[in-house]
Amino acid sequence: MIEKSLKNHSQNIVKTNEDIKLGEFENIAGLVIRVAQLKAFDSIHNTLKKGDADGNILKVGEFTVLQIISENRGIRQGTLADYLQIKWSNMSKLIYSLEGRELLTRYIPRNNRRSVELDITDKGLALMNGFKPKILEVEKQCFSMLKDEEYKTLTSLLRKVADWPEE
Amino acid sequence: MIEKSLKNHSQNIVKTNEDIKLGEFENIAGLVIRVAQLKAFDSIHNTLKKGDADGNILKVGEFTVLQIISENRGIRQGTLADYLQIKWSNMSKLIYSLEGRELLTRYIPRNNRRSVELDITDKGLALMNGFKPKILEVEKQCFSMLKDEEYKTLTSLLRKVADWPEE
DNA sequence: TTACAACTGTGTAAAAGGAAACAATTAACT
DNA sequence: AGTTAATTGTTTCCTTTTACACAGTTGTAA
Repeated sequence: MIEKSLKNHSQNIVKTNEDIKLGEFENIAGLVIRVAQLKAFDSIHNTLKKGDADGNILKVGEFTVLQIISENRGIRQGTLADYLQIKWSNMSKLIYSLEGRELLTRYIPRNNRRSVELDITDKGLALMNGFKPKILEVEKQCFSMLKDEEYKTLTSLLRKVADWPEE
Repeated sequence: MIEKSLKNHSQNIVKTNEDIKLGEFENIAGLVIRVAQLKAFDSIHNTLKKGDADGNILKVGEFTVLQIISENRGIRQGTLADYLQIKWSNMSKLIYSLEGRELLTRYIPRNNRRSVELDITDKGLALMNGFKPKILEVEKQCFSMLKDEEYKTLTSLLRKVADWPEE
């Protein structure tokens, strides 16, 4: 009785997609990019929502923000929002929550007191790093149907669409 | 005075993305696919929310559903939900709304009265077709930074991720 | 027949997201 | 200096989306 019944969850059963016609949208990236993204994020979301060993929880957006801050100490809030295509108003709320949990700090620099510079705390770093291997693992699974070369190509093309310069 | 001030909307101004480090996530598709999708859908969303000449409105999901039904007359509700990675419960509400606006019909076949087969109405077809050229136009713009060949490659790879068989 | 699985619907609460007004600071211009 | 404009982030309100638990109906198979 440990295993929960899958009753009423037939939608979760993996089945091969039927032959569905898309007409003029057969080769339209705008549609398929949405579905591909939902599919990938569903796995990542499921992984994150379980929390870590201590029951701490990080949402996908929160993990992402912390990860980027850890690589870009002092990044401005608005810059981060623009980069991730998040509205400033929503980024404010996200940052407020993370600050309240002492996962990051906000610093207002003297040379521009309108802006807010973000830095991750040790606590935030530890939490984020705890999830990192799991995320990387799930990521691998999500795109396991692609060959290494295809995966690299996909990432590269998506970076262009997202307007993220190649390193 | 006709032109509205852009004050407080600096986040809408297109600017080149700064050099942001992603660390181990530099080449991780899971992150960039999200941002790329948001970027593309923002344009599509802006186009659709203006409505057509008569002020009729179609949301992105609604357009998509109508478009696919038009190409797959009689498709089942659950099949459509699975294909688009939408929960059945939410698809119910979406379909309910479209039915109320007489854009599609629900038909319960005699041989399986649990299922619901969908068909688009003339009204739905007309509305959807009215938006179609706009969508295709915006789509073109969204991915205009890609060469034709790159675009085809991207679509093909995304179809694999979404588990949509190639035609 | 009985039990279980498949398919869809409902209702509700939570989360996410957008719009717009607002405030504070800085830059730009006359 | 004084006015205006642009930048940066916050707050509030509202809509949309999503998840989840549950119910109802029909099909299937023991």
